[in-house]
Amino acid sequence: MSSASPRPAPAGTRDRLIGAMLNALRTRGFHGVGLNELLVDAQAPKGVLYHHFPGGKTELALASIAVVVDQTTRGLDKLLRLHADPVQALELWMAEAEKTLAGSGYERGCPLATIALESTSQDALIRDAIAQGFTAIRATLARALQTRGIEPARANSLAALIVSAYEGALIQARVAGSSEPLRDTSRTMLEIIRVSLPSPRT
Amino acid sequence: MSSASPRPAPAGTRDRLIGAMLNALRTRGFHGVGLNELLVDAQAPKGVLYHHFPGGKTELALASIAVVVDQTTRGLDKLLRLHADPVQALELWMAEAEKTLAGSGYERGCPLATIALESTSQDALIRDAIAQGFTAIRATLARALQTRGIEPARANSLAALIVSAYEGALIQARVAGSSEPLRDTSRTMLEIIRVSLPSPRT
Amino acid sequence: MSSASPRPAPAGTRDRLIGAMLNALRTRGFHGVGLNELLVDAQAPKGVLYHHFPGGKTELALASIAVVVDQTTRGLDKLLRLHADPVQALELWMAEAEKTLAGSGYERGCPLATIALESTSQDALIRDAIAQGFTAIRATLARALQTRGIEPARANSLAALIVSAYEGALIQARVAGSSEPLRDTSRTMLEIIRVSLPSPRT
Amino acid sequence: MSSASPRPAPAGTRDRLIGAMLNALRTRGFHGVGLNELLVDAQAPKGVLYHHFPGGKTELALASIAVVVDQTTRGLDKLLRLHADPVQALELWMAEAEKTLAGSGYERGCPLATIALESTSQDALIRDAIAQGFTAIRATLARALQTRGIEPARANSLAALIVSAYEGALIQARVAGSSEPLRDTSRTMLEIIRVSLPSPRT
DNA sequence: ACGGCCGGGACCGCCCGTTCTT
DNA sequence: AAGAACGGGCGGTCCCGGCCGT
Repeated sequence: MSSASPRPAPAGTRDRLIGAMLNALRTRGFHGVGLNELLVDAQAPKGVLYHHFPGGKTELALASIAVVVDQTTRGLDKLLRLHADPVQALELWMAEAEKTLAGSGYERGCPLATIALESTSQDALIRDAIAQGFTAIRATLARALQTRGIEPARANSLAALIVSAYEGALIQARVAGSSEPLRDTSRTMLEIIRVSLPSPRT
Repeated sequence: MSSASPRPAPAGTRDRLIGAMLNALRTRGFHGVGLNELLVDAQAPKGVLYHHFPGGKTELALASIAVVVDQTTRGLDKLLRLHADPVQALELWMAEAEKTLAGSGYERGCPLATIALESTSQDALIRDAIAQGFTAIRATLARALQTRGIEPARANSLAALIVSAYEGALIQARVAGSSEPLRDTSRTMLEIIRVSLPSPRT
Repeated sequence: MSSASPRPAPAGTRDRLIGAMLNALRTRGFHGVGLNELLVDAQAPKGVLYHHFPGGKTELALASIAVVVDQTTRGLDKLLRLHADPVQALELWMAEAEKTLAGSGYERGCPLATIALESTSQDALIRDAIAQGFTAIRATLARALQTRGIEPARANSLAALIVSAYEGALIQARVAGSSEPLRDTSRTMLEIIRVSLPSPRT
Repeated sequence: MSSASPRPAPAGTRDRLIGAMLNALRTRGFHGVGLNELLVDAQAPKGVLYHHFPGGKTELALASIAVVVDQTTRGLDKLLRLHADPVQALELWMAEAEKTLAGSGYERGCPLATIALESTSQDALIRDAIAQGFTAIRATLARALQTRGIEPARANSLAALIVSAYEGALIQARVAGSSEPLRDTSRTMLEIIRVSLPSPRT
């Protein structure tokens, strides 16, 4: 699935910086990480950051948000295309998140949620980027649900619930150092979503 | 006790510090706020912080977490006692959160979630405090659901889902600057929870 | 006077910082000196600067300007009081400046001129401080000239010329590494000022 | 020479860089301006600066000093040739400086004075260039005065005074945001110089 | 109990100069 | 000869914590 090693790519410096920022956002948050730390992680000197991201830390965060939103919507799309049953696709999605979280010693959560909670209305650029990101993810989910015969308004509401449960469950599991809250949330939500779906019969 | 003292309210200093920290956690996060800012906000001199909280910023955060967990569980308990229908109680609870969030210009979210996402496994004290806080809130919900005839395991799972949806919805609403994701989440979750409950009267 | 203090340093930290800034302004200019350099020179840690001068480097410069203006006007006043002939007093004043400059290897010029030329209209606080400083010095000179029977308007103009010649001569002497331009300027100016004064009335 | 070349004015790049540096020296000083700023101002890419000026910022400053000294001596020469009365020529010279200063909102002063005050004895190249510049300007003035029958030694001294008054007056006018100190200096100096000159014709 | 002051460390931003590819 | 990327180092600001004096 995911390729070989944790740091295989001699990918461009720019990408390494984004990777380091994403890792930071997942684990410590925007304000909790220093640029020096980031640069050591990305094996990049200081000047190069300012070259690729003239806006500094904030612009790097914006680029990182764009990347993770893209990854998430693509991943969801793929799962939903591969599985006729949307509930099954979502089950796999949540299981994947659990695997990532647990595999990192309950450190790597969702970067969007972290920066969302640290941002202020003054950080307009960041706020907008995250808001659009969540909107895009909800839209991806809603589109898939509509395909299965759910009416648009309800599909949107279900999408909001799914994203909420996903983010909230990650928070609880992270601090608990246990997958239980995440699994409980996932199972219960999907179970009661299933009964509210139109029967998949032809 | 509070007899004749030179300053009008010396006893409130500790509480004002906690209030300022909670406000900070709700809006900018633990690392996003400086101690000086906090002290100005609480109108307290520097020395007094280390008098009340020898552990510094961290200890103040711990005390703040304890306060907010206490407030939350008490609030939930009260609502669940006042309303025979737990779904109705939860509806009011979510509506209250929405009111607080919207009333503050979508700035004041949940302090627990924010510090949870900023903390690392190294911040053991904070992690434990938040983990216990979430556990206490889930327990409060589960207890109430059991009272309504739901079996323990399912009550626990439902509690996890409720907390997840609550936290996740607050995140989305905050960055969207709109109550819609919060209301969508709340309505949809409660709707499908209701059908999964045993009928209140035979 | 000042009682026994825990730190042996005779001058307060604040004063040492101002002294270091003045030395920097005299020799390298505002932008040419780093704060670290300043702090080493003043034997002060970094935090203490921000304590005494919350406005940072700029506020320290402002305080330094105030000090040097005060010193200059006091020095001029004293010389002009001690000598009945104002030209003689000015001669001593210029000689003193030459001595300071030459004694420092032609490094220590006038801090006011340096920061004046480096400041922009955006640095309103600094500009105002220097402008007021020059005005005060001109006023000191003009007052003394009026006392000797020169009419106010001419006294003001002469004061402007004296200050101009003083500053311009220091610049030339500094880069020349020689007192010649300074002495030439001083001698010629005072010579022709003398003939334009009313006869000191034998 | 400037035959068919791909870019419209490739030869002007060097001059634009010098112009940008001169503007910077006039307004903010050598250390107050960044290279990037300069390059944006001159609409030149980074590499071209080190092509034309391998010595970097310092060499660019040296070239700029040479240009401005050349302009100044030529301008003075021209004025002194056009006017039989040297005092009248100097009056026009000072009036021109006033016009430039006032016309720029009291921002554009003399680049020589600015970099002179920022330079240290370590900046030998710059110091020498400025020293030679001032010497050249004084020589231009002294030569003209000798032509009018003033003996060499006195001509040199008067030249030093004129340059001093010019530079010092510009400083005061700049920070005052007013031409008054400049006009006062100019008028008073020329007035008393005139009486000390030999009468042009008996 | 309070608060002025101290102490450096680390923050992010930006610097100037060079190298390497187009 | 144009310019993108690199390379660290220093810029000023502000941090959190604690030590003494009141």
